[in-house]
Amino acid sequence: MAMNVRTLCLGVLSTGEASGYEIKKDIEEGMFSHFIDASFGSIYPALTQLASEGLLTVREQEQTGKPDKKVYAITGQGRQSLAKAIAVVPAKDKFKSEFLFQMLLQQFLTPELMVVAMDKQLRDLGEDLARIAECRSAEQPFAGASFVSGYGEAVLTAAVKYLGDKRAEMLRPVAAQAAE
Amino acid sequence: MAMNVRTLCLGVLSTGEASGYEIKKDIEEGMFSHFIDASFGSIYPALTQLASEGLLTVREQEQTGKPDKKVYAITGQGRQSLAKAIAVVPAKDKFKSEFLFQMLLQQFLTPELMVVAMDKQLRDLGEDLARIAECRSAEQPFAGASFVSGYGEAVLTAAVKYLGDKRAEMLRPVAAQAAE
DNA sequence: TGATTGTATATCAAAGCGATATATATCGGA
DNA sequence: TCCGATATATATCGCTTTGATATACAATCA
Repeated sequence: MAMNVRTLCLGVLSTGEASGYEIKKDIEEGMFSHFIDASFGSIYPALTQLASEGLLTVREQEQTGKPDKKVYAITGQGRQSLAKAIAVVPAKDKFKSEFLFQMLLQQFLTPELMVVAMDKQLRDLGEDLARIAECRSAEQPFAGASFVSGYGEAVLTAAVKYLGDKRAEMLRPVAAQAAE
Repeated sequence: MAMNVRTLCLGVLSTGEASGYEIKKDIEEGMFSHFIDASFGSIYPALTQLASEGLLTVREQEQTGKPDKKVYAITGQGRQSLAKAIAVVPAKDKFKSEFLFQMLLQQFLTPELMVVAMDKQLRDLGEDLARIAECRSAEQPFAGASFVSGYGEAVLTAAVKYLGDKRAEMLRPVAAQAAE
């Protein structure tokens, strides 16, 4: 699939117009945040390019109390392009974890740092779960929102459970030792 | 954490010498495959750079029946550098999924393509689980191998269960309709 | 008044991916 | 026997993307 920032922008704009800044926020806080990333450095050039190709329209909008913004809207051609881009067998998921890298090479770590890393990971997982819950309670314009939320919750909950158990396991002998 | 290809190469080489080609295979098939990626295009330059900085040593090795190879080994300075690089609070996990992108935008997809995508995803998850099982049965030089394997299994198993259930849910009405 | 935060766009060096090129050797099939 | 496929091995390069930085305006708060 041509799953690049271009396709991502078309996907976000498929439910309504938005500026580059708003698209970034959507990707960070909304449904897309659970399985995708994109920075301003790729979003702004993508929007300019898509507009020049007729897949988007631009409209300069003045605002009071805020800087002006460029509002982008998807065109019929843009919808076609989006449909074509996602109508393929998806590529394999990509997962990158510094946390697991650390855990694998724990021989280079102090026990204290391991606990710090595990706590950080548990916090991150908790925040992700909270974000999904928030998305669930908000109105969702996407047909597959419930499916994606459920998938994320299943995976994150399993990770939290595993990590929580391991953390307790790791700290139990320490507590017993301290109680002597 | 300076978790780039440089650090990754140092990590792989921390348990023994290897060539660039072997490092790639390690990353693809071994423990690291569950949470990291790296291509030749980044590995070879990284190794050259690390060797020029004294973090690795190189040795040209002739082989019969195979092309010659450059065998890299970590130095004391390299070990120090690795320890320093991982002794920080890890960055947040990154997860990228074309599959979930498709599922979210299912309004642009045919039901047939959705089933194809789900089957592909289930196959991918199954392959990942099989790879972990393989790593488990092999001798592991890393202290945290069992922890990482367990984490991966917990997460992947949860994903398989969720997806399997959803797939059945989706196909049940179709089967009932066909039986009429 | 100055610092911080939020909204908004833009640019750029550095990192990394994915594809391609090159070379050697084995092995199975036509 | 020759051809194609596969495996081992290194290297390079265009393209995408990240992450940092710059710029600018308004609000808010100390």
